[in-house]
Formats: sequence, C-alpha cells, structure tokens
Amino acid sequence: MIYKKLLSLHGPQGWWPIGATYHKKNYDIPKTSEELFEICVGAILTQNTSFRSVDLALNNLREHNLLNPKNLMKASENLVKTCIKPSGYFNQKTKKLLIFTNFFLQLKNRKPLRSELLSLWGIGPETADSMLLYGWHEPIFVIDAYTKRIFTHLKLIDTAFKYEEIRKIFEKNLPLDYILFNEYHALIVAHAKQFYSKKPYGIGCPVELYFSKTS
DNA sequence: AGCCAGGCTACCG
DNA sequence: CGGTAGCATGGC
Repeated sequence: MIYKKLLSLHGPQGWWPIGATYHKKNYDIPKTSEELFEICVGAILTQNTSFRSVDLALNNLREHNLLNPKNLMKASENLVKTCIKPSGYFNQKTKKLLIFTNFFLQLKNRKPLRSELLSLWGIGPETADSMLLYGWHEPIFVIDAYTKRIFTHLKLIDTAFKYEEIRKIFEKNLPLDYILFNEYHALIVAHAKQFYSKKPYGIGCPVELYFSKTS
C-alpha cells in the first residue's frame, strides 16, 4: 500500500499548520472557531502558492488581529492586501477572502455543504475539500496537482482523469477515515516536494523503485 | 535568470 | 466540452 510506504519514508506530517507550526499526530485541530477560520484563510492563500509564503501572510494578518472573521470584515481592503501581499495574487485573494469570510459568518458554526463552498467565487474543488477535511474533519480526499503528478507518473491513474474522478477513486479504495485522508494528502505533498518538483519527475522516487521491484 | 509554488476564473475555439 | 492566459510574490 502506497500510504504505508510514504508514511515510512516521510513520517507523520501533522497537517494543517496552526500558528505557523505543525502539530504532528495531533488530529484534534482546529480547537476553536478562530483556528478553523485560520485554516480556511490558509486554504485560500495557498492557491498555487507555497505555504512558506502563506505563513508570511498569515503572520501579518495575525499581527493586525485579522485572523478573526469579524475583524477581517471590518478591516480596510488596502490593509488586507498589504498583509497578504507575500502570498501573491493579493488583489484576487483579498476579494476571495472577503467573500468567503462573509459566508463563514453567516454559517454561525454550522458545517458548510461542499456545494455551498463551491458556489463561492474563488473557491474551487481543492480549496473546498481542504477546508472540509482539515477544518471540518470530513473524510474527503483532497486532490491537488501533486497527487495527479505522482499517480499518473506511477501509471495508477490516467492523465485525462478529472478532479472528481480521481477523488472518487481514492475514496472508493480507502476507508473513509479523516485521519487517514489528512495524513495521506500531506504525505503526497511531502513526497512530491522531494521527488516530483522538477522535470523529469520521479527521479529517485523510492515508491517507483518499490513498484518496479515488486511487479 | 528563470522556473516553480499545497488553484481558480474568464474566455477562447 | 477541453485548453490556456492572467493573476503576483517569494524561494531557490
């Protein structure tokens, strides 16, 4: 099983980071509504952006006490833009944050439907699923560019498969376990950063070697 | 110096 | 439908 191979290679990852630190083997996160909000903000800011840059933006928001939905709605747009500038696309992401935050406040602590998140401008499938998995502990498998890259490279999925198809494949072949999905996605990202960041992809990938030896 | 990053929208044919 | 330009900054 690829999951166990990745786990033995990289160890537990402890996603999602809160307060810029990871909490390995602690799956009881978020603990508060503000931590939940921080995860959602991070999910938006990390769109096509490394989390290292997102950390800079989150710290700026934290310094201005804006990792709080009500405060964020009251803040000036220019201040928000300045805070999140390090994470890139700051004009678009400011708009996305404000639209999402307005929705978040309307929830009043209710868990959102996936379809509700997807209906918001700026929230696509990966962002919605990251929020539902890491924020609300829903057993949804998050698919990202790395997942497609690794599993197409290993010839386990077809390059033409779309987001929903790939997600269903994972969810059909795994127990619907929030903790498993949490670690698995994080492990995929850790593995891809090491072996699938630049072309040609997969050089030295131990999972690939593992497959060629056993098949 | 140039490519890549934990995507999404708008617009094209 | 599928394909792609644009979005913007920081790290390496």
